[in-house]
Amino acid sequence: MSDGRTPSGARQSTLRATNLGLVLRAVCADPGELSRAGVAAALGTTRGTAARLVDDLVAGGLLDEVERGPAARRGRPATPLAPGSRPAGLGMQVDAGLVAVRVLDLRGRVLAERLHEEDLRDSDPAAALSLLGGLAADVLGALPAGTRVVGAGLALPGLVDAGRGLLLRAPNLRWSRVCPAELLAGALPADLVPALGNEADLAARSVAEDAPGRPGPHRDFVYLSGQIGIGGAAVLGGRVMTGSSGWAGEIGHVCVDPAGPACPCGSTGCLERYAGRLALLAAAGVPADAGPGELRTRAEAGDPAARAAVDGAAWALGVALAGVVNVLDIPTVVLGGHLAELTGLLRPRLEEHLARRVLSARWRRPVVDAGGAVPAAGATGAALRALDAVLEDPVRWLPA
Amino acid sequence: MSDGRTPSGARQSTLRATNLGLVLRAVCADPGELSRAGVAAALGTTRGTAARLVDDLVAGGLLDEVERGPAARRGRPATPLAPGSRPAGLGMQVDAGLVAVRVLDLRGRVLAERLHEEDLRDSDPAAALSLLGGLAADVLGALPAGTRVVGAGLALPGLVDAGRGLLLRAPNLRWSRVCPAELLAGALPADLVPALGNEADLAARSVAEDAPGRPGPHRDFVYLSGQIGIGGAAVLGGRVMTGSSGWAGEIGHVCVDPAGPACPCGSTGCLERYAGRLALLAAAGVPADAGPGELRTRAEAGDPAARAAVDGAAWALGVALAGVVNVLDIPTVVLGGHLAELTGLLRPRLEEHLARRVLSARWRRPVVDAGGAVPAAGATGAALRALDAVLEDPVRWLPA
DNA sequence: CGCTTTTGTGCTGCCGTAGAACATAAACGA
DNA sequence: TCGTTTATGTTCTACGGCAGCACAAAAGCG
Repeated sequence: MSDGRTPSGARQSTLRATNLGLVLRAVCADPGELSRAGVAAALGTTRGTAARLVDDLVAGGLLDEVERGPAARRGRPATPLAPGSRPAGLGMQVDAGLVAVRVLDLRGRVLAERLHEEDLRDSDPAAALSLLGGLAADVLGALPAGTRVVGAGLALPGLVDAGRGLLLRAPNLRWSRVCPAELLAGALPADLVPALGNEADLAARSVAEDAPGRPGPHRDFVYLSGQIGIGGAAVLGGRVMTGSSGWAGEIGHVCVDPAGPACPCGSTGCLERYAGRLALLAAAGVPADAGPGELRTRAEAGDPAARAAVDGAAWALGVALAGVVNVLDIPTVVLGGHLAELTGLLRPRLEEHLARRVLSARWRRPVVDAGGAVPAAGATGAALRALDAVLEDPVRWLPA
Repeated sequence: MSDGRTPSGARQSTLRATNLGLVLRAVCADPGELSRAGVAAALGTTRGTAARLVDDLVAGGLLDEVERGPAARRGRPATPLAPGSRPAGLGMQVDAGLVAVRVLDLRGRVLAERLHEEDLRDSDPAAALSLLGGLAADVLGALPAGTRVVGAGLALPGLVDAGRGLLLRAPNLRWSRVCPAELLAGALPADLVPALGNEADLAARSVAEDAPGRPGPHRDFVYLSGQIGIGGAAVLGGRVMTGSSGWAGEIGHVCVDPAGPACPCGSTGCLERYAGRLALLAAAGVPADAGPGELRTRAEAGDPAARAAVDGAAWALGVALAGVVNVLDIPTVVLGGHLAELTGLLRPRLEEHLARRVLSARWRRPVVDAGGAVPAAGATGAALRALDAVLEDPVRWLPA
């Protein structure tokens, strides 16, 4: 989504808004580590100015003064600051095998969550979203008193039109043109309309940020979300690249072999046909309901079919990811979903393929890493994105 | 290049710098169309404030007051503003068949240029850069009096380390680890150290912007630069995506068919082997020195070999670009270099392939377009990038 | 010729940050 | 024990920048 807004002139209030945002971000990046003086040092302002900004944010509940530990240094002890504990974001996710709701606060702590596993392939959207709405209502009721939910997000495994609030198409759910906000109406407060997002984009975001404004282990990486299909996202400088309509990251349908098997998407030889969960398990001769854990066990035990399936997937991933890295120059790959569990097995071959096929590998060797093992990463990402509203415009959340 | 700079607090002077930049950009985007009052309207400030900002920029030579045409409307006639005519950027390019130098001013006008065609494959870097230096000295000497060259850029067909000023490798020139600044020393003034950039990135930039700050025909597009190999770049919101090391856009080495022919890069079935200039001409049976014009003539005349070669290239481009569009969600492709000339022939098949292989094609059909026919587009892009310094920090160029 | 309309230019007031002086709260050392 | 040192937090004044308003200037219109 390229922002085509007309730039507006900066005024005094813009200055203040900018600095409030910088202070908030600085504290979020290092919770509990910065005092008013520390903020002043981080921003290069005087202590007087920093103190005034901090005071406003504390008064509005966006920052908290926390208890200080034993004084270590000499002078007057500092008052440590942390992100406020009242603002919270509601993250939701519907996937082929899972419905999840999770609430995060500004410090990235999980205030409440509900996960529900169920096979939703070929399901009725109304029923699934009604289930989700029930979980969400439960979770909202269980929040600590004083919590202020600033926004909501919903992660969906398909093409989303965020502007109009439509899920255009989710192949694995077999849903088309669904409007979740309508089907959720009643379960959520009227002012809490969930922003839709792609599951892989949001899961990638939960890797890029440990908590709102706090950078995760990687800043630049290509994320692969192995659910039933293969979703993906590219993250550069901590920002998920969404493309011009928000449909970026469809790595699962990059062509690995034009002479390969047909894909329901209309193309041939898509990566998903080689490394998707179902394709992978089928190739290994593992029953579909056994899961990647069983595949891993067999491969580590030396089962030839399992090893061949893993090698085939590594090859296909190598071809597709080499293309992505050649185009994007982001030589770090993070594997999520079912692929995360197989990282150890996939890595050697995959890194070898990448080293051979990536033009710049000689100067910077591509690296493959496993993502975290959080169950519904999309829900976490959706909650993080809801909390963006606070970091991007703190003034909106301060009392007039 | 992800910018990891620590954000610094905003002060009053930041406000002014921001607004000076906005005024300058507004005028650059609509040269000759805005007056002081128009600027005020565009930025949403008062006329008083806008006038003060404009006065400073005019005094510093970054804006000019131009003659007004016949008064059409009622009230007091406005004083039209245009980007200053004194600041200029020096753009240079070395390619396998060409050395070019071009100077652009803030309005995007060519103040002077020198092009020199010569086969530089397998050439000596020192000799080629000495040639370039000679042309650059000529051009700088031919500039109108009062011109102020604010920066220089050099477009190179290979992997560049812009930070250290090194060309790491240019396959078609067969150059490795070349430091152009050293080899150019003496030809340019000591304070004019050229910033290195990839040829395709800079050529793409010349498509994205007609003049500094003036958006071109497309804001979001994938650019393909057909020289001897195939370079590429992705542009989103008018900004060229450079990746984490500046090596993004190597579309020529995306794998089209893993079982395809070996490529000197170490991979197999690279796009370049199908749609690169040499591969294309060879497949069509056209002599290498005849060029794509001859190929086009033959294909339009119905020559079967020529048509087959074009169709093969369209197929390969379709496979590679579908992957790129799936990953980036930028469904506009602009063809440059030798491919630009063949756009009419390639488009039908290519768009067909893209429609079939791009997942979101149903909601937004990918489109193929021809880039402009400017000879050394990389040099233009390099000059535009040199002029960025002015748009990004106008204060630096104003008298204290 | 006077009225209307739009542009450009002064002036004052408000706001936010810089800078410096001062108050505060701890550890350190004799 | 008590002054010294050191760092934090607060308060006050000064300065720079924009908003808002009034006014001058330069055209067209009736």
